[in-house]
Amino acid sequence: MSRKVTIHDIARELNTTVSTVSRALNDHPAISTNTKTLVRDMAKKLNYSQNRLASSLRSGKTYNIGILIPSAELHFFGSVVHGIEKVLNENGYNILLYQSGEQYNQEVKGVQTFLQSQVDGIIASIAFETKNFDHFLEIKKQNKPLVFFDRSNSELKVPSVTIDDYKGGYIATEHLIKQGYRRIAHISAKQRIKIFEDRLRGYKDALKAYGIAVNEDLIAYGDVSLESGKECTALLLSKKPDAIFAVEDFTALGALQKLKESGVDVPGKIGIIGFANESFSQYVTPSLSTIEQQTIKMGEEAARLFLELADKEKRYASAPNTIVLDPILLARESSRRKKA
Amino acid sequence: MSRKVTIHDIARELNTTVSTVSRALNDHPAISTNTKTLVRDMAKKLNYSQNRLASSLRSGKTYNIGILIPSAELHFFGSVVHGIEKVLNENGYNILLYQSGEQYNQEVKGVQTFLQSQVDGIIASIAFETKNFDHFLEIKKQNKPLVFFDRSNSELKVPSVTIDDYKGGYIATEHLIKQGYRRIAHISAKQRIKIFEDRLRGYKDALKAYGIAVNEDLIAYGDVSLESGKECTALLLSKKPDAIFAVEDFTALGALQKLKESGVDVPGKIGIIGFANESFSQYVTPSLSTIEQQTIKMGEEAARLFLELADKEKRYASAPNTIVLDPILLARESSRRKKA
DNA sequence: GTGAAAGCGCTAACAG
DNA sequence: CTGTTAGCGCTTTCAC
Repeated sequence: MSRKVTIHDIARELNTTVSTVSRALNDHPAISTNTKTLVRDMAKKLNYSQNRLASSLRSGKTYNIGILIPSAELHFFGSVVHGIEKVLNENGYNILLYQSGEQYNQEVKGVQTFLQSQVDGIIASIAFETKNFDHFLEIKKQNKPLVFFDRSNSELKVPSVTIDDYKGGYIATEHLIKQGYRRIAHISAKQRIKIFEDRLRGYKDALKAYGIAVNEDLIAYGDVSLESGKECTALLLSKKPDAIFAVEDFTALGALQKLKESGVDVPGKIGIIGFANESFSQYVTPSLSTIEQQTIKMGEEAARLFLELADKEKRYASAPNTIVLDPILLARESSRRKKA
Repeated sequence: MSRKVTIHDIARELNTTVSTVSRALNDHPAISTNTKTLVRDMAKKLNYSQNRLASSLRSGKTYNIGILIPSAELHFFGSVVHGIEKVLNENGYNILLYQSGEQYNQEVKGVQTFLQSQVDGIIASIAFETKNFDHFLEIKKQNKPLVFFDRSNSELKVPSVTIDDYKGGYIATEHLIKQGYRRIAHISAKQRIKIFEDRLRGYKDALKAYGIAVNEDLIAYGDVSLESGKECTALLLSKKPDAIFAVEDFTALGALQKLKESGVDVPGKIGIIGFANESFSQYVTPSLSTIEQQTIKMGEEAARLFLELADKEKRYASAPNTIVLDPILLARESSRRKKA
């Protein structure tokens, strides 16, 4: 194996010094165009490739940024990562990826690894399990850009991009009301997670706003899964709901399947709406009404927040910039009531 | 901002030298247990965090490996990345992620970035657009581990993990035959991509194996999308097929929707099977029979191939280790013919 | 078992 | 416009 070619080699060939070569390669203004072309041609000729480790070690900038997600297996996160990478890449940054698997310990390890790798910033979505936030505070302490997406924590005063889950719950419920449904049930989540609680609040407030009393009997608490959707629906059936707003699409799908098994007409007898617009939602029968979360946009906005933060000197001095994306109602067949 | 604490700080506090500290931190055998605890305690006390750039620059190992995929937006790749990251992370490696967006130029840029970042290896899935493979050869030339998954190129003689698309096409078709279907159509892809061609070959061979003549009229060429599935199905309908094997699930879904619109009973009149087991496939009505590709396992195997390669001295001397995963038939409702 | 010293490949004052 | 010099923070011979 031939030794790696460095700027020293280029300098030697050209009878100049490494500083000139370095500057030429970095398009420094104080270098003559002639020297630049000379250096670049020689670099190409020698098949030179910069060692970013050395460059970063010296300059203090890596142009790497860490992305911490619960799991790449979930389409939601893959989609957000896609959006982030696209924007960041256009701005010369590269991505280090770490999965927490929803585990606190893994999340901490991820942050430490990123910090040791001297990333220029971190974009993260907090694991369900996480109750202690010292690892995130450490990032702030090092004055490195930190941005949260989807799962944030307002006490940390960190920029974030989330969607308005409250509004999502509200418009989902409102849509059902406008379709003429009145006994609207909600399948929520047992876990005390902010996004689920917000959707629940939105549900309740929409009912109130339209003069419908909130009936706790019509609220079931599942564990965010298709199976749980089926079980909760079975329980709810005795309460005679005429519509179900499920906390997310898998739960909604479970509800849909249970109703079909029970011979209940959807949306004629009971309407259904979910949340998240999973990839299957538009393809099931009847197609599932749901709330779109704008995942790619979320990623793009998170990346922009990062870039903004990276430019600022006093990063965490003022109140953090928090972007709240609007949820979008996708009214499909499962909640479209036939004209009475 | 307080200056970063380095091993010099630890050495000074302990009245020793950086070499001792470095060795202690790296659990070098020639350091007394006593010194090790002393050093570690001090490191903790000073809130020391290793600078991996410096370590890597000196040692020549980064423990970073580059993953190059077409797009994180596609669930297939997110899932494979999940499998890769899990295994690699357990072995002390971290992941740099790059998306080619199916574009040759981006792919080349990704490889260059990885190389500049001095990654310890690269795991990649080739972009559709790529016809020139010099960037991959450069990785081999630098004697760095390179592993392909799903989309490989046998001429490059690089270890890979793929699934047996030929066999997938074969068992899908065989399944339809065993269900009693005889005029089995196939919706293939216009693009001359190996995986699609393999599925087509499998289809043809299965027919022949069961004494059914291949009828080119029953083969349509679409562009791998739901819409295309609908169009091709509309065309095929005049040829009176009694079953359709679609090149992948979106196409199969298009076929399914078209048939439902046309009032054709599935699977009674026409059976359908797809390929890929997309997340929606089990949830559509009727549930879609398909071929499972074992995505997470693919990622795990790719990671293992990498680890294996990383251990070898003469990496590309012998024939590359190519793992071919078995496709798994998922016989669901869309191809289950009622007993005649 | 520990220390001294060199240097990985690059950037960035400071000079000139 | 170009050269000299001094490191970035760490690992790793080679001594002792």
